[in-house]
Amino acid sequence: MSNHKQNLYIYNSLSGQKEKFEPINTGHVGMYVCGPTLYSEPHMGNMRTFINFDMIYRYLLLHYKVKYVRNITDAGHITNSAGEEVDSIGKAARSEQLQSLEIVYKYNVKFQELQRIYNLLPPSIEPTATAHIEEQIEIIEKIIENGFAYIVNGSVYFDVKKYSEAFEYGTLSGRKIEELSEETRALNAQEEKHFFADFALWKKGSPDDMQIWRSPWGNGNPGWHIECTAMSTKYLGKHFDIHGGGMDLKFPHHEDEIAQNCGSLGCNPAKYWMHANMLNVNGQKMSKSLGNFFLPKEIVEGTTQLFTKPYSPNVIRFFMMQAHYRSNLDFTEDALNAAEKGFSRLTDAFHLIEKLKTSAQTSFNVQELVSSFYTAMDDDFNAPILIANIFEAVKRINLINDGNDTITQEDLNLLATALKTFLFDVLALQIGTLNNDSKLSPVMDLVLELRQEAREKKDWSTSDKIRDGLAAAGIVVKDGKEGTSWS
RNA sequence: GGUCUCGUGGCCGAGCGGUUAGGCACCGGUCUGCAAAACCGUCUACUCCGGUUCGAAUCCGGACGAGACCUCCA
Repeated sequence: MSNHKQNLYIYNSLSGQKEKFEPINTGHVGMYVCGPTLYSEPHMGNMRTFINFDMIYRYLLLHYKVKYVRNITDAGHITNSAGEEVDSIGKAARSEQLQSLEIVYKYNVKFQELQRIYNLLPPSIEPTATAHIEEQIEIIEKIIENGFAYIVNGSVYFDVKKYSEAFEYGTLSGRKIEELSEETRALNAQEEKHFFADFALWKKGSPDDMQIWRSPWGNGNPGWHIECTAMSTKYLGKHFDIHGGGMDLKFPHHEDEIAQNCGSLGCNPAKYWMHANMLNVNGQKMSKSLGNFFLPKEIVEGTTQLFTKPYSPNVIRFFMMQAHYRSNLDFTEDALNAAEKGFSRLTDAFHLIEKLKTSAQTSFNVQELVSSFYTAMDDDFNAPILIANIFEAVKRINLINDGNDTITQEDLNLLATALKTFLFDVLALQIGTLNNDSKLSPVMDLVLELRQEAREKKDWSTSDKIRDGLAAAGIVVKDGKEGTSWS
């Protein structure tokens, strides 16, 4: 852990302000983030949220012992646009002609693979909804006991009106129940509800349900929101430090989680609520319903129509980190290309570090530069500022290399360590070694030697032929002061 | 219709009352057989109209424009 003095401020969605971060238990942080629903392969927008919380997790890890819980939704009924309760996983299972469990397994394998590709740290625990039916039932029972839920025909609904007599509903999303539009309701299954804003805690099973569980109210399925309450309580307690998720989960999901937690355990589950912003493509939120999404694997493999070439996961991650987690980010080819070049400049400078000559004195303030990395991140995880400051270090490294700045061995160590910490441990960028394609390397050495011989004989047509031929094969020849390299 | 967020230079994107954000591109230079690459330097913007202030991209009001949520989505 870092000995940097922690002075972290976090934007709390609950208050709409940056607040000083003070963990409930000194030195420890409990964080819960809403994970994916495994009815399809996570798209790039999903990944942005997980990547952002991975960055947040990683920075917290520098200073605290962190328990990071991210659930996997493999069951649960949600309410669709027609006001019907729908089992999204069951629906996917039917359309793919698989069992629910097969669907969940299939997409979980893909999700785990994506986490590897994008270098996400595994959470401390990744609990699934289906493994916590008991706990969900217990929470529902408590809510009923407290008088905030009612049973209708084998289903259980949360009673928002009763609840708002004791607690305030809508504190997170800033919504007031009177203001919630009523027009779309009073349809189909809605008839069972006393009030349009009520939501299902338990839904009575139907004969075509693929997954079904026993409960005190008969066989059925849990509602969508209750799993998070059950699992966060089980692993982090009834009140923990950080609850995160995508902006779009704020309402109704997180709002209802708060209601469930208050309704059963008497308190808001989290001290700090954090919401990551959406990913835009062509100015619009990337989402399944709009069909303008691409898969995290497609962009890495270059198989999406939206982009003309593939981008490495590092470049994608670097690109994402250049925008603040609470801002929208528009994916465009130009922006991605700019990020790719910037990342390569960063990489080049990083490789220069070990070749740098040290001096008796340092010509700039290394301590200040290093602490600027922490200051940036302490301000609500401002990764774009961190990167800007890292580029200040890049410039210094290049200036030292050119002999226009000097650095002592001690300061160089300090800078190198800090860069490694932030580049590798926080931003999770993987910077490999140069020209590490061992098979190609000897071949390239030979080719470049031949070209060098031609150049010495001033046989420009041969040397240019080699250079152009390599360029056509996607290999760039770089003539530098200390010889020729390639990439 | 309701709630909310946002409008920054060619592009992406920070900042949120006074100081150069940063990256990419452009331009100039160093290097080079010529290029490319690399490095250095330069470029100085905040939708519009009012107001507050010694001072506003930053605060307040209005207009226009964009987006999110209100129904599943990270």
